[in-house]
Amino acid sequence: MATTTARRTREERYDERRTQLAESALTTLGELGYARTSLREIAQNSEFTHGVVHYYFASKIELITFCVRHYKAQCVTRYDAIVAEAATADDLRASFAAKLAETLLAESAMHRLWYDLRTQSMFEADLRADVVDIDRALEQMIWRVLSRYAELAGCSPSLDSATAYALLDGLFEKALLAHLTGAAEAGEQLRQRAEQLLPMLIG
Amino acid sequence: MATTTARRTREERYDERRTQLAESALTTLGELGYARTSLREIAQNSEFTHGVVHYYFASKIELITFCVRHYKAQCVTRYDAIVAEAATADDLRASFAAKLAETLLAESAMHRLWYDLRTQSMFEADLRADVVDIDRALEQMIWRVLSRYAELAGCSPSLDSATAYALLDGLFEKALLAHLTGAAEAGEQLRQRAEQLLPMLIG
DNA sequence: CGGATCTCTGGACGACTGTCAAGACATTCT
DNA sequence: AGAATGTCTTGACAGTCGTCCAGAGATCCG
Repeated sequence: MATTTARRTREERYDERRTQLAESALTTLGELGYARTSLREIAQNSEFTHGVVHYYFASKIELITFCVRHYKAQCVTRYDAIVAEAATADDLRASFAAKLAETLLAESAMHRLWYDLRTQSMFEADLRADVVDIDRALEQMIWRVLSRYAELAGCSPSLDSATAYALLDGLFEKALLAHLTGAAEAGEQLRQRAEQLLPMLIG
Repeated sequence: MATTTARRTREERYDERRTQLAESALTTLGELGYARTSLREIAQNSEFTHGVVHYYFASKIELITFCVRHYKAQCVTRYDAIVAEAATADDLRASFAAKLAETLLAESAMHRLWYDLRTQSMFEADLRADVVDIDRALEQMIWRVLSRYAELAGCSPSLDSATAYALLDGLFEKALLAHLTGAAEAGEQLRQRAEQLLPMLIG
């Protein structure tokens, strides 16, 4: 039907605009952080004016939430190809550690935004549900890596998924801070430490 | 001399007021977080008016910096008594893990403020120097625990201090988020996980 | 075509921010 | 005592913020 097609196009354009705005907002958020990012700044770094934000999103918190969910989808599958392709335990360990270091350097703005949002959720209850949701997805992502790694090594993880994720996340956050402080060796150090840690998590 | 005495009293009162204001600010910061805390809010939660803040501190960032440094002094020696008193490795491990869980629950507001400031320093260069300074002090604090633990166990740490601190910090941050999300078991879980982790860090 | 609907603009609003300064009050010194 | 200095209050400032709205364009439909 013509009307259906037209309406679908409408809705599609509407959704497109939303994600377009969200991606624009994500880069701004990655640069300035959650607290210092204003809707006007987001609009200025996009091709729209500040008024249009409230046409596509009811409030700032809805925009942020949408952004965070959009960002989540990209993150969660980051290591799935590595898990699928690795032939040996050492292979998986090396490529995982390398990928970890790579994303640290290549997407540091997005990562610090994630840490920002997670920390803000400690103060702002509105953010908590989304943050916990993403955190759980990240934990499962790490768990897929670790359990496959243990499988390839012929044993099983020696820690639960929450603990394993917390340990690796601690390494990553520290490396990110070092990288942003200007430490050129942060990526390589993270790679080495991740390689060092992984064998300790199985047995 | 009278003048010396008087002036010393002046300076003392001046410093007293500064720390008084800083402690008042710290509780407000712990409740609202770095970004949402305004000078007027700080003043309102103290016995002063908002103008007096600029009498004792040149700017907001100077107040925050002073607060953070003041807070640091309390943190860094938290486990020193435990290190000094523990007779066996298992003793040290148990009391350290217990203390970790205790401070998680008792001072969660201060801890989330620390994570807030550390994350903000990823965006705001002004904070970076202080944050890195405190982070190093915390790392050394953990290192004192771990090296003594290894000594009592008759071996030595199997990781460098930065890595060991990053791992424990990862555990702690995750536990804090869980605790603030309402998980009643967060403290006990942290204790168990810390006890589980410590033996893996020596060998 | 003309009317209806969607999309977007630009300005306005009230609230809040850090900073500052003029003056009131208190304390100290000569 | 009075002068000088230290301490604090109050109000104002210029700016930014999220939100809202009247209306201009654009697009679609009959």
